[in-house]
Amino acid sequence: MEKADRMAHQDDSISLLKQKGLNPTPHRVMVLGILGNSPSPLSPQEIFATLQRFHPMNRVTLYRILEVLVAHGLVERIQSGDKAYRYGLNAQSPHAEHPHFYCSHCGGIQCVHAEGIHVQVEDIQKTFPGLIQKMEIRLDGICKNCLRNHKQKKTGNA
Amino acid sequence: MEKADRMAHQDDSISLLKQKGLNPTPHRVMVLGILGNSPSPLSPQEIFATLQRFHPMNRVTLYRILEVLVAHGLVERIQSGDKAYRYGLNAQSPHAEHPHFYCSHCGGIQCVHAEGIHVQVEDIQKTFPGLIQKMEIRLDGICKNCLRNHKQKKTGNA
DNA sequence: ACCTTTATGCAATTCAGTTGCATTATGGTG
DNA sequence: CACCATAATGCAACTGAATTGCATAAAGGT
Ligand SMILES: [Mn+2]
Ligand SMILES: [Mn+2]
Ligand SMILES: [Zn+2]
Ligand SMILES: [Zn+2]
Repeated sequence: MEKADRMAHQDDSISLLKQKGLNPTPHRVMVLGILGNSPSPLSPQEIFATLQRFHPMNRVTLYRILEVLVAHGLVERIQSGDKAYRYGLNAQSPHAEHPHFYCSHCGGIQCVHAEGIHVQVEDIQKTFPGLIQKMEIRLDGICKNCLRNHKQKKTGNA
Repeated sequence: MEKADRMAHQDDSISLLKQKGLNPTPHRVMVLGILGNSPSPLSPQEIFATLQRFHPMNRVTLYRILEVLVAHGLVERIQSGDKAYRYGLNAQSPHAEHPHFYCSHCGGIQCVHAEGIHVQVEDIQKTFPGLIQKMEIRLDGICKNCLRNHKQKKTGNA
């Protein structure tokens, strides 16, 4: 991401934060900007690495910012196939939920927008005695890139 | 679980292990027995606590046993809403997959067998460029018990 | 300016899980 | 049985992600 692009999105992040009554500190704006600019959810590590390039920040501060963003519904935290959470901009509209694909080879995450998934949480709620607040669907496997690399190795290509 | 009950299921565990060509060691039999006797997936901590009562075992050994059971398809490892995995007997029949409910208050896990969920992984696979090997659906919320306890507190009951 | 609240930094800690290596069982062979 | 190879277990140390406690700095209101 170029600096100009980041600047272009900066105002969006600021107004998002203000909407939620959150102080739009430079750190928060940066984190929100990085998430808003990514096509797929990111791990704290990935966010931290990006930050280091142009806006160094303490590790703990990042965790705390993510925490507050999630608490205020700006950011969604999902679980991947490994031990690190992934964070992405929250799709505002309810029911815009979608599955995420986790590549067990490279650890990458991808959003999956597909037909073939119809989950009526309301129907489940009718018979389930607890209170359902959220749903997560995760697909595990090998991503396109890793599949290709694997094939290359087999056929002896460098 | 009473000792007699455990004995009753011991043979099942042994034959399961043998079917997979695994040495039915006492430790493995115990772990498989505990999982087979639980209505819902358990965390390594929970399994370990149960083990301690009548069959002490090193922590690492438990992890390694779970690993080998998962690798051979006897046990399923799922992710919960927290940072510990949960392990349960694998439902042999394909497509017997079902969602799991995670209570964010007590950390308990429940299997959810419900209509209202129709996920055609095959359909997704048609358009998704990677290889999909597994799917996990998790519902997060507050379980029946925690809801009740919460209400009791509000109404001032001891 | 003064004080209170909020945000950030830093060090230490927790927690689940993993790794390396020593030790103990198990199993097969002659 | 003695011998050796392999598999299983135990123990200690380590890792990686996240959290906690407390100190410092910034922001905001009066
Ligand atoms: Mn997504
Ligand atoms: Mn289940
Ligand atoms: Zn991959
Ligand atoms: Zn609960």
